[in-house]
Amino acid sequence: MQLTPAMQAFILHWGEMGAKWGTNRSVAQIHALLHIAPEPMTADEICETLNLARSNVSTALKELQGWKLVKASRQLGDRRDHFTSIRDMQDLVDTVIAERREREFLPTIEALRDVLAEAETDNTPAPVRDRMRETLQVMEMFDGWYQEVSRLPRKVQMAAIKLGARIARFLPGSG
Amino acid sequence: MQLTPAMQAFILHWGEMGAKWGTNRSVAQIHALLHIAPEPMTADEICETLNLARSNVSTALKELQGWKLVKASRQLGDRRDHFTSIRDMQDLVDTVIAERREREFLPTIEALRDVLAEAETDNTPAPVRDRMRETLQVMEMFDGWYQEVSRLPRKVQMAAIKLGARIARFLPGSG
DNA sequence: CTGATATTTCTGCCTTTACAGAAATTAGGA
DNA sequence: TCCTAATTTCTGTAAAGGCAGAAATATCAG
Repeated sequence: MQLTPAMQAFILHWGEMGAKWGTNRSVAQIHALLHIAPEPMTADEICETLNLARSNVSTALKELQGWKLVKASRQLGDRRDHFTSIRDMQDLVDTVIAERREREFLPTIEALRDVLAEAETDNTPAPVRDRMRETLQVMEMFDGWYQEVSRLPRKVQMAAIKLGARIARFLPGSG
Repeated sequence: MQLTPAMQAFILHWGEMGAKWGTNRSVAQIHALLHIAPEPMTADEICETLNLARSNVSTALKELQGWKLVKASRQLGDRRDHFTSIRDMQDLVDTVIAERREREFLPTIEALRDVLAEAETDNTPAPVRDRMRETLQVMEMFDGWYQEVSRLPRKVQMAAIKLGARIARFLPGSG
């Protein structure tokens, strides 16, 4: 696959973003490439397009599949895997949020509950316990909100976003 | 400052979280400590509480101040800085979002606009251009929504969250 | 201005992470 | 079964990041 300068810039920038958000650069670059690629690509095509080692691409693709951002598919008469990224931007955002919640947010909430239980018995000062409890409560509040909003049909979500913005315009500022 | 086991667990976990989200471990640990500390702490107190090098603490505090998560204050008759974290959880969340938007999200949108402009002239395939444009549009949509919601008074935001959750409960699932 | 304390910047070591190439494994065709 | 292509796992090396201690700078009291 031939990369135009614009495509290169896109992939490079996406890679930097990824690095700032916890994934490594190659993973993010491969994701960027598949994100804009009109057709599924094989691992080898990705290799030569981005000048990455085959092994590296293999690992990255596995990670992307773990995040459910990329799927492998087969074509008749071809034994290679062909990889595609999620095509819909909304689905992409949803997936990232859902995955991060699952593997980072929920375990943190869980850990906080344990910490709080322990804090009852190890004479942690009361004000500290209170701060911890408040922290947990806010996280639980956000998670409850997320859980319910995520169940809504996509169209309702979009309508709510637009409505939210509209309401905001009519109210006095400062937030 | 004496750390109970619960406090240690809290700080350690917070540190790991931070590492997964792009800050380094020490920065996140210091933030966790200040987050639960009932009183402002000096750099030296932080040092010995967490067993970190003085220099390291200094750098981390500077970074935390850059993120506007921590403030330095002085006390009469004491020439040392005393550091406090944002005390309100909501403010904390707001600040993190606002800062990440400022230094990562907005620059990305900017870069995407440039990429799109370039894509017009360097014969990037039309489907690729379209994907890029869609990507930009979704990001702009979210940003617009954020900008307006963030202007709302805190109480209205909270009411909206609770309302959103309530509506969700009355609508059919899948989303 | 001098001395003492607080704080930041600089330097080098060490750990962690990323990656290319080699070896191993899996799957398909004859 | 054997051979070949595709893919993954293993291993050593290179690069990056984190951090302690040293040196430099700033701040204040006398």
